[in-house]
Amino acid sequence: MSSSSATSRVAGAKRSREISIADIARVAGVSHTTVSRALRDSPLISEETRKRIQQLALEMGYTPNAIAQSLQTRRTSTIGLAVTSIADPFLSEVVRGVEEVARSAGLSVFLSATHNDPEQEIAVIETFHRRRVDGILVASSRITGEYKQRLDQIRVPTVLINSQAESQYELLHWVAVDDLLGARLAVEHLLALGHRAIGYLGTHSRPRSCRQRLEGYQAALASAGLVPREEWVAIMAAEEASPQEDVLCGRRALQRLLDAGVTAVFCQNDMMAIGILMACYRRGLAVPAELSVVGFDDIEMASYISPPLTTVRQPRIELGRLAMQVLLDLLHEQEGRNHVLAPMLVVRESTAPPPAS
Amino acid sequence: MSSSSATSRVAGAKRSREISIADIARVAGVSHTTVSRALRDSPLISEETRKRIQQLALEMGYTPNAIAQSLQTRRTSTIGLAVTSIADPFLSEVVRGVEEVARSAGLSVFLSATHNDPEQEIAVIETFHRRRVDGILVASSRITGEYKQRLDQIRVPTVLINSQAESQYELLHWVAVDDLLGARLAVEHLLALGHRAIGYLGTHSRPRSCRQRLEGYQAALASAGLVPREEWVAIMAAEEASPQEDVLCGRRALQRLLDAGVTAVFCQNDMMAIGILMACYRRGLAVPAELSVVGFDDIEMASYISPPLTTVRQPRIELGRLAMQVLLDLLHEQEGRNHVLAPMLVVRESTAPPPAS
DNA sequence: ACTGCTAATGCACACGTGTGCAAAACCAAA
DNA sequence: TTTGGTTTTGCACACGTGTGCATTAGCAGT
Repeated sequence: MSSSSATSRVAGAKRSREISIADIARVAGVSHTTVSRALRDSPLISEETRKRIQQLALEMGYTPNAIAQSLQTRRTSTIGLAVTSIADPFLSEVVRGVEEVARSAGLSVFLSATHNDPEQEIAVIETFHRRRVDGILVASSRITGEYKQRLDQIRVPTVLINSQAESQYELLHWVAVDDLLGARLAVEHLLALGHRAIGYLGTHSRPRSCRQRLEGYQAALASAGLVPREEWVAIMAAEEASPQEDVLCGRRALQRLLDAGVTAVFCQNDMMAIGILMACYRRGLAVPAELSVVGFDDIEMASYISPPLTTVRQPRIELGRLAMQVLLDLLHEQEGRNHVLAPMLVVRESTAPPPAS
Repeated sequence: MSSSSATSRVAGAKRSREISIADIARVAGVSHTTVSRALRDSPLISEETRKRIQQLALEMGYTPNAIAQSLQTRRTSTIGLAVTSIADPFLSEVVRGVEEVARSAGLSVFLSATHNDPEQEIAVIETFHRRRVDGILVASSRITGEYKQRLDQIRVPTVLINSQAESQYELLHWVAVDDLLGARLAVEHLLALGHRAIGYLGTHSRPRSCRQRLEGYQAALASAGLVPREEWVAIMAAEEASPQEDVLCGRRALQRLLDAGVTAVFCQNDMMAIGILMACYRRGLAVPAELSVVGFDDIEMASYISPPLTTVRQPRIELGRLAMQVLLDLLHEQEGRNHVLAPMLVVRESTAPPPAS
């Protein structure tokens, strides 16, 4: 990529100090105390001086220093949000929900990526703590029990969203989607269409939802009196939990699943399903005529591709909003409630009865 | 959506004060000054005490208070990033690039959405300023000339990414893709395929890139000795600049463009192109056999849909990285360089020669 | 022991804001 | 005018950290 460039003028004079309440006080001929109170609409200040000071502050272009306020009040009105991947169609909706609620509550959001690496996750949380955020949200956390003790030590209200850690810990709060139910819905849909040889495609990059969805898959088959053959289940090795990686896993897994003789595949997420679809397209396999595919998440893309993907919808924005709401409760010293959200089956065009054969 | 919930134990005892360097000083029997210096590896401190203090800090679980440091040093090591939409496949890649570079430079990122609303954009920037961020990045800014003066007054280094504001302002820095060139590449590709009646589909929600890409479109046609008919150009009314909105615009625009008799459409972005593709699918119009479609941006989705979309690639992550890099330069008192990045044509399967008719 | 020098430490203030408490100003009633 | 009460204001400290400057400790040389 070529890049032309143009030099612009050097940044102006050395940045002069911002004006403070002390400056306003000097001009108004009062103490900084009075200014502070006037700006905060304290009843201790007479109507007249308050008006005068507020007007003056406006004219002088005063912007309160949130840093100084934070130091004094010991509240930063700030939260930290850690996600495994920022450019992820699922997580970015969660982020959106969080930011929406946070902002309307007057909180600013620090965003940081962990790349699905526990060490980076810890580093990010430590940075949040150093900045004295009022609360922390972690999406797809891979936090270990031992670090949870540290989290307990620093005593920052924390809410996990769809945690991927296996160990539970009563001190942490969480919001999650019912993976087991979601998987059952998907598999029961395939069963109802007449499929009997149904495959499951998962990824090690998100171990907990992988396991739970697998259990839901097994439970649904068991309810129908079926026992899944071992080769119907493909769990792919993966690290970074990125969309690209998931698509790749999907593409690579198709052959193995076809060899196992399945007529339908339930995927741990939509991106893996899209990988399957792409691989089908390459080898000229018709979906859903020759193979049915079900995803999980219901990202926007699922309805735009062809065939539009049958999938299990997670309430993505709601997940973010709710997690932030729980955090707000915690910040207001209320007890936190953990939530399990119900997913929902969205039938589109990637599923059909199995081929007659 | 149903939601079951479980009450978890109330948050522990009232949050006790965090330990400070004063606490460490008390335990170590030295002044807080010595502790501060020891932790900062000041040469004024003897090797022995430094080791002792650092060890002690570790044992006591000390985490420096970034707020207090910021107040003292007048640097927060923090930047603000304002985007029109968080859950946007193009912008989320930009955000990713920004966060990546910021984090490796030890800066934390405040993320906020403006919903393509100038007033919200200003509110977000004022909040950033209140928090005394060291710098500000704005993607797809719609900032007006009058507010730029305010930006000048508060003197926070600012870099715009693909600014949508028409008024230039020499004090602001920016990074952008060459819209004109991108449009030319797209249209020249269609011309080379033999198309003569080529439509342009734009949106008012991003006025500047709309205009520039339109100009590129016109220039390319002009070079081929063609003059676009007025009805070949469809500029849709839109407000929020969200992906959903763009898709809708695309779906709604198809009929009009077909009536105008075009054999190919160049779209202002990929989501609009996807809207066109969906509308084609609904009415059974074959792409690219009966209509060629070119997008702009090259979001991930473009390669996953069918037919895979021919489009103009913007270096999305690079745009974010570079903007952050420019901001870093400004923070280090170096002069900022503005950058124009070159886009690149990516030919996939949504374009073909026009039908023989 | 004294001097002079260097290394190590601490005092005191600064950053900008919020607030308890004392002081001042004001006002009404006696 | 004095008293008592209310309203309004300001002093002084706190929040946690960094740093200039003075001070002290340590040490070698005479």
